[in-house]
Amino acid sequence: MANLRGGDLSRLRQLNSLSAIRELRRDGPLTLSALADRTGLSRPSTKEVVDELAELGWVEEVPPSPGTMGRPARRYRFRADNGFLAGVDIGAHNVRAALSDLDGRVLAETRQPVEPGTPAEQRLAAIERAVEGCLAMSGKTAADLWTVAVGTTGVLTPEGVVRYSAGIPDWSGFDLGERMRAMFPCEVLLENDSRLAALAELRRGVARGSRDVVFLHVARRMGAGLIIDGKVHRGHGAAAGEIVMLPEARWFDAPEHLNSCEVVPEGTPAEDAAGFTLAAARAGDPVALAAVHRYADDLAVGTAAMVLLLDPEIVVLGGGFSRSADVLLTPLRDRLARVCIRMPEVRASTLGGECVVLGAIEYAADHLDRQLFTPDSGPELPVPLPAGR
Amino acid sequence: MANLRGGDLSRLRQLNSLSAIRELRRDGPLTLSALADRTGLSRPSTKEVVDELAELGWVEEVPPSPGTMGRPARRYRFRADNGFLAGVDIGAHNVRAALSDLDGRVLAETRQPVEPGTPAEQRLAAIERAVEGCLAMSGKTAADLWTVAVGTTGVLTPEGVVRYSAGIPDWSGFDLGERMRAMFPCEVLLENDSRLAALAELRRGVARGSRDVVFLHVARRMGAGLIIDGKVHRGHGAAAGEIVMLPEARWFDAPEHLNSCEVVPEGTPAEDAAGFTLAAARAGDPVALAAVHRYADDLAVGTAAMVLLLDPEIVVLGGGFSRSADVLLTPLRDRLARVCIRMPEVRASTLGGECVVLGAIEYAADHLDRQLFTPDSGPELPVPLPAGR
DNA sequence: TCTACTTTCGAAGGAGCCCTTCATTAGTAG
DNA sequence: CTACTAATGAAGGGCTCCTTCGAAAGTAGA
Repeated sequence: MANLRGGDLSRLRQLNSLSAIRELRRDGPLTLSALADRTGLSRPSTKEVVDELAELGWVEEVPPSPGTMGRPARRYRFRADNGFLAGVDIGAHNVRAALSDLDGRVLAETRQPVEPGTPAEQRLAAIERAVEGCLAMSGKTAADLWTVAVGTTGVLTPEGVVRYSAGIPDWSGFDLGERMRAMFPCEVLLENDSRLAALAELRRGVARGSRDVVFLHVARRMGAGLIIDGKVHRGHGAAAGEIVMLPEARWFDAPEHLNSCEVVPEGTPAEDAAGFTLAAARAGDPVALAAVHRYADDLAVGTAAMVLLLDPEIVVLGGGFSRSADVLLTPLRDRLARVCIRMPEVRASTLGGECVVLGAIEYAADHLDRQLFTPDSGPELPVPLPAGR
Repeated sequence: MANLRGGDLSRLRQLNSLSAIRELRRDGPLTLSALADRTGLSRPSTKEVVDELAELGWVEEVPPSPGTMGRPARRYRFRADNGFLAGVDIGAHNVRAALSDLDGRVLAETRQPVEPGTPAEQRLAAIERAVEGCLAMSGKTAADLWTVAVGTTGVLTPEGVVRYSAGIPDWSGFDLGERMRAMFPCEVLLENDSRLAALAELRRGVARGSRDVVFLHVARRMGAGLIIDGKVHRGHGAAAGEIVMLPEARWFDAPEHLNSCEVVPEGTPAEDAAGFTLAAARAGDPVALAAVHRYADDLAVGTAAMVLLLDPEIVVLGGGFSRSADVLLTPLRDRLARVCIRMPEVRASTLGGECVVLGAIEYAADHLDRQLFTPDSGPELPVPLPAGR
């Protein structure tokens, strides 16, 4: 509503140009006629728009597709390789990065192992290595980056300072935003990792096509990310989704049921304990099953709070434990069905460990979209192409 | 983003016409020059747009304002009296209605007392009387209505069937949507009452200017309404906000602390009991204060779940008990501060009993806005004026 | 190889919308 | 009554889009 303004004729041209860009981005190379159909413009006008976009570098002609009737149509594509996006996932045990083109097609991925106790400065170095690795693998440089989106465990302030992090001890109070902006010569976006994972599920995972999604990050630490009305919900202080902090929601201590189960062998490292319990439950061990059910009981309380409040279409079970979704989903569904007014779909994530990185890429791509398609802010269409080209 | 499309020149005119309508609606009568400034158009173009709108009946010339320098400027206003909106609040004890013009200015309000046990058919008759009363008071007829927005206690399906209602026994399963559409010869919108109250607070109450709002309906029955990103959040099945159904959130039985306090005189009707406790607490009675604190304890649990999940700017305390906000706000704030990561503002509603009706009016006005300002749906600008005129 | 058919291309002519400019008009101030 | 102010209304011009048409560049079939 607010982005609806009239203006002079150049504005109409701008709208039509953006319309053309959007269609070309969405559906790959298109002929002029196809593009004219989609934009609603006449063919001659479409031609003019495309010529202008080609001159600006946004669009490029590709060879006509052979084997069609009639005179071969010229085809055009969006130059998604004009710039590149990076996604970063700062976890307690891994730092991951991915590089994509402007359409979000992933070109490279890297992983740098770290420890929860790794000092912040070394963690920063790992971030830089992870991104540099992606750039090197793809033959790009930092100058080719348009946007870097960073996801991290913990709660951030809107400005990008780590407000609180249970998973990384010396992360709290760290001004991640400042350091990331110093590290990359382009725009930097910061978000909570669960929210980015939720976005990844919305765009590339099991939540595709939904408007309202609850994403459960189910692992040694619990978290949640919300998609509301198709958008990541941050909250006014960027602290949304932290139901784990409410004792009555029974999330904080829930993983203990799995960690302290007696099927876990003596001397198992803390991070592996839950895996034993889940594996034993899958094999039918009654003690392990009981622990898993106690876990599901607690998981369901906080989840039910979210479902009752938001009435989402789908609840996505993600995070490390989602590999054991087969033993978790049924008890979780049972318990939710008891209290929920309208039972949502409950499904396990299929994206795996790259979830957050993919979400970061999507987040960066969204940012570009917003810049392009929000008329009253961001770059006007004759946008100066970044230095890299 | 989706409502951003180019098109031919008439589309530009449409955008500029809508822009003019919006400015005229927002800021009352405007001169041509003032309107040109706001829309960004030149004066001659603005004139043409306004002439067209005047011909269609959307806009009307008013006498120039005297006492200005220079040649007097012609002034125009949006004809908000082209059509009318009605808001209805179906409660357990009252049916309220209000009538407003297209700008949401309230012209008349009525109230019809009912009982929780009033049969559905009689409740419907009360609704009709309430609306007819408003129309009669304003000298209008049902044909003048463009939109009726109805708020009711209970959970609705997206189609308008009452899914569940704790406050009105025979309301469950009732096809309210069908009956309302049969009653009024115009568009009918249905919503939950707490959500409409939240909208009223957002537009006319203490939550003005916020993007994310949690509205607490605090009365003999508890409810909640959420505003997310400036919009009423319904959820996929129109069942959002029903945290009261979760036992762990401790909302369902919370009012019992106030009802069963020993300061309540014997034989007090159930609906008045809590009032005694709250009054006694305000007077300093220690027993009543203890009951109020137990109540606040429970209220805070469900509220904290909402605040942690959504991180709103403001929590609005509304509903019948909000008259006693002076004894409730402080304990509620204290308890929230203990668990919340970022403490929101917590304030009492100031709108009183008309809250839901006003929210319904706003909801109907929003609907009109959406129709007008969403280019790809709703009436194109040369909209046929309704039969009434 | 040639012809018929299909589809696109490119140019020309025309209409709609907006802009700027400027002389004119209708008030107020002194 | 005159000077000043600000809006009015008409004229002329530019940009963007549309429709229409003959020409062009392929495929399919004889």
